[in-house]
Amino acid sequence: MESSFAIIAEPNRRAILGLLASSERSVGEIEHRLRMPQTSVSKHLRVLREAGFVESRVEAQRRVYRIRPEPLREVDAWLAPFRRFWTAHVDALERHLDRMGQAPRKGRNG
Amino acid sequence: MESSFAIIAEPNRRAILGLLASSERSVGEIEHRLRMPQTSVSKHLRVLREAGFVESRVEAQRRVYRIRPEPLREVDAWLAPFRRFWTAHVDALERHLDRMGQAPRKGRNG
DNA sequence: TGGGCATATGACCATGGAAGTACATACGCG
DNA sequence: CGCGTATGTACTTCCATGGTCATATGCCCA
Repeated sequence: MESSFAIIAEPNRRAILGLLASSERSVGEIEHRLRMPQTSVSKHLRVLREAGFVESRVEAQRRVYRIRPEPLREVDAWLAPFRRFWTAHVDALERHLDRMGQAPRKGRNG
Repeated sequence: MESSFAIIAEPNRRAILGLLASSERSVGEIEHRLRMPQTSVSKHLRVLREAGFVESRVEAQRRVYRIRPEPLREVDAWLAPFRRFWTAHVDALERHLDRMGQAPRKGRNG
């Protein structure tokens, strides 16, 4: 488990991140919202923290977690080369796929 | 292993997808480029195929694989709520994080 | 039809990670 | 100062999965 991709492969972790996307939350809040055992939440938060996905703030006895964007940004960056497949015009995509059938290299109307 | 996220958690699979991003390739081509045993390539391709990431075309004895965008698009969609963290202006982000500090917790003002 | 290459599949092993349990620690309150 | 709540961590168990080896399948060509 090194890559950011492996981290977000876990559904519960994605759920936690999804929750934190809208606002920061305490562990108990996450536990309650996701109906997940607290130890499980803590464990996942630890993984997320160590991977840089979240950071925590201490507020009395509570730990309040919030998103740290970097690793997700990394994932986003990896997706970049693939976006051409679904962005732009649909017919351009079709033409692209069609071209892939013949040429080992991309290249569109010159 | 159901989710698209789990599929791309595997580094070799990401490598394969990365290769296919520029153009379609035969199994042997992937094997050679990534210096990965053929059986391994085939297995990963199978996983990718069953998950809808790629599709294959038969060309004589060769199987030529190409990208199918849907699952990656799904990943891209999941990232959407997080993009606000790194897109737009930095000060907008700061304002956002600042807002998060108010926390939409119930019972409190908010 | 048979040989040979390209690819797929199945078995086996080892690894890694997820979940549960139990315990340790920290903090606030009275 | 002691209790209760909130959180983190170590330990164990179990299962999924990747790598590899051996082999099967399918297609071309002579």
